Amino acid sequence: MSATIKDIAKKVGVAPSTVSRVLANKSKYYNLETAEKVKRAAQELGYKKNQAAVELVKQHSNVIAAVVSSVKTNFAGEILDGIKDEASRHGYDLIIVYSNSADSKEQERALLTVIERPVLGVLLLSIALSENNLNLLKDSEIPYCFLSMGFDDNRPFVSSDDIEIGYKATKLLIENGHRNIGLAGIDMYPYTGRLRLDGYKKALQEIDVDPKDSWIQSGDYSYISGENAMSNYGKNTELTGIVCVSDMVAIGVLNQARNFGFKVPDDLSIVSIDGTEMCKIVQPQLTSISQDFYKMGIKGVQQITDNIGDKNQQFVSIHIEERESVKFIK
Amino acid sequence: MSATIKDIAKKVGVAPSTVSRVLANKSKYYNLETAEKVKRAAQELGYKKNQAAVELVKQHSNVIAAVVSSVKTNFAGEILDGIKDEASRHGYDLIIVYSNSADSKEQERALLTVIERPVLGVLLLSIALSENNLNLLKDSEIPYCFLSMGFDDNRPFVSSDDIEIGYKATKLLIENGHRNIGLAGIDMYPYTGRLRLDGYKKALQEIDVDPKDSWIQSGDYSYISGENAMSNYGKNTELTGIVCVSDMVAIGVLNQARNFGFKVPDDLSIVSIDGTEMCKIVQPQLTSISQDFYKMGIKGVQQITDNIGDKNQQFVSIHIEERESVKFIK
DNA sequence: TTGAAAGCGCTAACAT
DNA sequence: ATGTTAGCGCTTTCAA
Repeated sequence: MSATIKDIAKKVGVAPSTVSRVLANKSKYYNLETAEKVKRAAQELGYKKNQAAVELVKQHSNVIAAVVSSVKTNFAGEILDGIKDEASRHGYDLIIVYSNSADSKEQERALLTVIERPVLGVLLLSIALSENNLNLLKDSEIPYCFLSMGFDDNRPFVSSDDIEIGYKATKLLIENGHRNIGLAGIDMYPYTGRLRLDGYKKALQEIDVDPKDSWIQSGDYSYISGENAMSNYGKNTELTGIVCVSDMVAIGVLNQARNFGFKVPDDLSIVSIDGTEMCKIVQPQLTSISQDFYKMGIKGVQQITDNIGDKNQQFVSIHIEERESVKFIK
Repeated sequence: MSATIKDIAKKVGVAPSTVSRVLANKSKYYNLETAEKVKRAAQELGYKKNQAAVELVKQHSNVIAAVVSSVKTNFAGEILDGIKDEASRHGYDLIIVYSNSADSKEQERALLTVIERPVLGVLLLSIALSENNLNLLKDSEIPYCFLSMGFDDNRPFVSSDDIEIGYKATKLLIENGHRNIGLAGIDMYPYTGRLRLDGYKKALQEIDVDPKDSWIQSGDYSYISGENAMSNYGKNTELTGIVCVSDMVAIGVLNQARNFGFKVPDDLSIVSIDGTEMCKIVQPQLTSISQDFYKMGIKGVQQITDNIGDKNQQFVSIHIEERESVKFIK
């Protein structure tokens, strides 16, 4: 075992409490000479704080926990960057646990590995928590916040306004002359999906078009969902534009469209939702409704940290990035 | 504060140690009736283990720590999946910390947040540790292992054989009739890059071609490195095939080549290194030398876990995946 | 400015 | 099968 505070105390000839004060930098409470000696001794002995001991006595730590889903969400990185930056600005550490959204047992393990320690708070990155696991989290009395996911109950979250996303994406196509517009990859269970669908319908309603059922293809935000959606539309589709619920879905649609012999955007326009780097590495580059994932991370740590109290359901703004996948028609 | 073992003990009317035994499932050492009562009480009180206390007394935990670099390595997910699966097979938990490879101060924070707790071991996912931080890790006496990165000293690692990667990638092009072959995106500092370069040169040497300096374009495994490399080759390049050191580099090369008016693979062949999903979502799909990242994760936890002792530098096998970006010429 | 002492929640001998 | 006790490494009163 490595050196403890006692070893240092013995070596220097002071009490453990003095060492503790020095190492915790409680200046005013020690003089510089002893401090020097203590620090040197710590150095020499290769002292390393035992956080388990610290947390046990303090009953809290300065670590923030992030729970991410193991499904390949390519925006998780941006959120994490935001969390990390804001956390380190306040001197908090960040630990991440990895959970398969689908498996509630695995989800519980992930959750427990963080809430069994006195973490400052937990941030959930587009994780659909099971009923039980949500209760587990609530009962722990640790502050938490969902990121990139909204809810209709009173759970704290920071996300984009998904109605607005659906609306703006569709509207963008409409403004470019499109009327037969599909919605690809939406998943109906989470609130997010339903909201985007609402936005989509609202925009279409404004120009008096009533979307056929076949225009709305469900999926799970994955590449393959995109391919499937486009396959279902078929090579003779009446659609001239498609709203895709994620960048990966958009790429799936793009490739399958290409397999059908479509040229994008000449034969078919695509607008993607998310706006990650992926949009820029495909050809044509994808026009997108971009979310500010980085800021979600920042606001997330503020929320579990500041105890702002009431304003615990926040939206971050979205913006349109016009690239090359939308064409003006007619 | 939430309920402790003592609260349960009091409620049930037994000693704390009994509660501990029941909750730790040390069967044989308690009878079923008390066990029942204890468990029910724990349930009712919403008891949650305090891991800080457990770790303090046990001086070890069952958590494995993974350090990942915040640069967008798209294969980290696959390694993590391997780690997670193997870890949970043994009942270990996994926590991940996020570190910017470039900033040694940030790297230290990340490292400290895990080695200040009694973790089982730490896995470093393509992290170039600074001298100091490596010593920090060594001094902690916690088992560690580098993943997806080899070294010429005695550090434990599991990675692919990078000479073989460079060699096979180049050889594949040679077998398809190419002689003027570039190497794009290599970074010379880490051992990995030099090794791949060696493999590349070796393959070329076998057919008596001496690569010009301009054929070898350095970079940092990123998309932009790929674009730059191709820009430097120019639209009148003599190259007919290019080995790219990562999928992202390959995509950068692909897009820039397309900007020059090249058709891939008709005018230019590309072989990528890594073989992540990225290879399949671009058109044409990229032929790759694929690494078995998932297995690296598995072997990594075995290594820090088994104390296999000697065999602490392991390779996992690579394989060629022929897709659509290489054309037979002449 | 420093020391002594208590205690955080838990486990692991050792008794019984 | 269960209780008693000591102690993990640290922080924090309280006294000096």
